[in-house]
Amino acid sequence: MSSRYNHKIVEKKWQNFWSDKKTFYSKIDKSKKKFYVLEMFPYPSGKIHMGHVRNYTLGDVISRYKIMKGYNVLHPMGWDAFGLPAENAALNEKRNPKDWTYKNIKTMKSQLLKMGLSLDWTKEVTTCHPDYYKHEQKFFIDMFKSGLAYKKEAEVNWDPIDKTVLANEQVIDGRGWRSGALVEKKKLSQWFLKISKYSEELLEDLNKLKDWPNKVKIMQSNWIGKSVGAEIEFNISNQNKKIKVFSTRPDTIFGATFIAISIDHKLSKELLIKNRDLSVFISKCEKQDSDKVKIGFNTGLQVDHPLIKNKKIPVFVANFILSEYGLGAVFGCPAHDQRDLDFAKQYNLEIIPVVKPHNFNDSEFKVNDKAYVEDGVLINSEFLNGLKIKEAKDKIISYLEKCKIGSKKTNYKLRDWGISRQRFWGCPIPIIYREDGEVLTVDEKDLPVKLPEIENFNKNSITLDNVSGWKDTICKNTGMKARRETDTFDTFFESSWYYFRYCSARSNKPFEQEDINYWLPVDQYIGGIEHAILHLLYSRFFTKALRDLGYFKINEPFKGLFTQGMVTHQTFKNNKDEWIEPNEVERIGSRYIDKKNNDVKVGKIEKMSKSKKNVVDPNDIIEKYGADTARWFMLSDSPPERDLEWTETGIISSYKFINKVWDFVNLYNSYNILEINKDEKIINDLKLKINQVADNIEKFQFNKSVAKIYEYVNLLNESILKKTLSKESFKWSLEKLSQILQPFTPHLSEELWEALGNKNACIKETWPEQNINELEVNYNIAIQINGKTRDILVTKELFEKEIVVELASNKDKIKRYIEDKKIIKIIYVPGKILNLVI
RNA sequence: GGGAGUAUGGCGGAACUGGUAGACGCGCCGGAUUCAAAAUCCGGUCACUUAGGUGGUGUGGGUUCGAUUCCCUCUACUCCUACCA
Repeated sequence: MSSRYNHKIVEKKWQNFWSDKKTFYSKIDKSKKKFYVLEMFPYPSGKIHMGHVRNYTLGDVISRYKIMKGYNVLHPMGWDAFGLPAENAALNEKRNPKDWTYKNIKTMKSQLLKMGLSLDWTKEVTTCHPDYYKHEQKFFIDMFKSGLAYKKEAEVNWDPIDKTVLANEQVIDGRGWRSGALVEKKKLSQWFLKISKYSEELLEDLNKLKDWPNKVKIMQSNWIGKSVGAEIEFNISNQNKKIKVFSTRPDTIFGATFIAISIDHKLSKELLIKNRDLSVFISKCEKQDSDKVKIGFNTGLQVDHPLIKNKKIPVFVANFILSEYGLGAVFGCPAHDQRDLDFAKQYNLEIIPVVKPHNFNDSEFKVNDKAYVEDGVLINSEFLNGLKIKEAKDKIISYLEKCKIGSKKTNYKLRDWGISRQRFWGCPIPIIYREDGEVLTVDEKDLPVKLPEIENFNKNSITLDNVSGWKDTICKNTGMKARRETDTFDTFFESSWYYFRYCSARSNKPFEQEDINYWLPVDQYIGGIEHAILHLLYSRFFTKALRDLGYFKINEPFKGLFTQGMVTHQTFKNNKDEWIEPNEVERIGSRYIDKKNNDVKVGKIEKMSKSKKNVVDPNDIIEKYGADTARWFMLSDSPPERDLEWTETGIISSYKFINKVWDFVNLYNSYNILEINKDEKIINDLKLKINQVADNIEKFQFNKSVAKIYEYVNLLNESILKKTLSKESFKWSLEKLSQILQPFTPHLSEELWEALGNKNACIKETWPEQNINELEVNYNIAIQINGKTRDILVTKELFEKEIVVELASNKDKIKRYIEDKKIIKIIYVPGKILNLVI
């Protein structure tokens, strides 16, 4: 046996072992409890980065731990393979995005294999493969037929030089990323999914997600943005027309002093025809969209206040009214809404307070620069006067309903999901437009609609639309000419159902009932917080939509969610204010210098990014120190949900730890203490640590598990130095160490396990849970005088109060404090503290 | 503007339900080993101190026998979101 630990040989050996023995291949086994652990699948951008390493290490700890706890674990991996970078690379390198993508997948897969992850690669899924995307084309057809998918006009970013639609990330400071042209807004007919139909369910079911971070649930809840209010009709004076508005504050209706409608409200469009000034105003609004200055256009129209006789209020078209929310029209109550107040002051509109704070007299209360939005009492509001806001709301709504001029109404911010992308490297939308104007879905037997295989990418943009010949087709039923839809799906479409596909990855059907019923939902999903809203909300929606289309009966896809922190690193700048890489920086004392001996500015600790040049390549780290070292470092110190700062000293100390553990083998081989009489205490203490490691894994606090393993190792080391451990117990301790290390540093674990003479793999062992009732626990009772700890009493049992007081009083130190003083009060918390108040 | 969160040694972080603040790791200091260095090993490491103690968890207050933990005030930072009526 080699006495030195060679991570390259050892890690390769066990990776081959797991692969040869198919250790992590999963099959349905109804005799076991299942556990589905999943990390968010990667986009194959080229090579893995530290964020991936952290993500997959966290998942692997859970996976291996659950395996050892006897669960039947599913832990798959795949590729989110459609997307813009492949198109960019295609243009830059003049090659097919498919080749580029598959090349990256190959590279990244080999890197993942080197991490020693417990993945089931037989379930690998690649979303750009027709065998994957044909199923989502079918989903889309079902959605179309059931009315969940529909077409409507929507704005896109248009590059007038490259004559292409740009994704948001291709617009930099309002200009096209390649051409530099000013980007224009253009309206196109595009596909949408009716996620808004599920607003209430998506909101309501958040309550069921007990194992999700609160933060994420709050973010989704805000995004869905439910608000309850009323719709109210205003008659336009002297006309037989109405304007309907939505308000969450119908209680302030008596303070309404104007009506504001959006620039593309139906009424605005009507007025526009005859009013040139209005059209000038509207085009002005369209240009300065991000501007927060509120401007309005007085239409000259007035409406009758529905509750105050003979009161007329003006109608404005205003830039701050959203056309997509509510009814695109509001009544303005300047006294109780800051936006309305800003607007009213600018156009000299009336400000009538209708709610006053509780501690004011009616006549004293005035609104000046700040709208009053707190709770209070209604004033100037006829029959609402004296009521609190909540009461006034209820009363006014029932009044409006009685008079048939309004009704209670719930609104949601959540808007339908626009899934059309005018791109090339995405899943084609299976629709054809026949020459007579009919919109038809592609026949199921003709799926998949495959992407064209083209080699020539010498243009400035690639989209399906400009691939010659691809879109021309015929309607098979009629023989009429037809044109294919050239939009592709948003790539969130693929990631909305991949976790279902994993469990039936090679099936001809999208998934098998039996697999879904057994494996879903995902028990533990792990990924970055950046997906808190879109990906996770779309996936939840997709699950509910597929359920309603009859695919299965699952309501929620992810039972448990964990959002990990980022991997960060120190940044550096040289004397020309350029970012420089950490490996070009040297530290001498408190000074940092570059290779030319110039001073280097130490910047903030930031997320690793190429632009700031503070990236550490996992490949280099694994090569140099090994996967176990990288994994151990990822798990040490930083709690998984917080940011982790990558440091050179940190990785080195992890490396030292790996080697230190291995050195125990050498120590063991030359160890010759045979007597076992001094063992009991140390074994007892080690057993306590083993359980603490598991407790912390269960709580997702791996940094604390790591600390407990250090304590285990320190205890072991100490007793070996003191020779209080027998050889037999030494062996036992190392075997247990192998087992508790398995989730964290699996290669080291197996190597150590084997070196101790074991034939079967350590991953096949049961987690060494200790029966806590058989373990001896020492109680350290803090003896306090007036709440200050003065001494520690160590006992082996939980004694009665009287006994502890007696034991404590006999201690010299305590005696000195008590002396002749009288003990007024005794507080005893069994096993923890004894407080004597004198 | 709205929402969420964080604050503990030189650093990352522990501290259960209100019960010994600083576990564990890094760094630093001292020592052993070595021709020497690296590596390794051992010991120390919150501050002050009259060596008995005293102070100490962003600020100021409160509740309590006892507060990093609960309540109120203020400050700083981070993230999300943004004219959502």
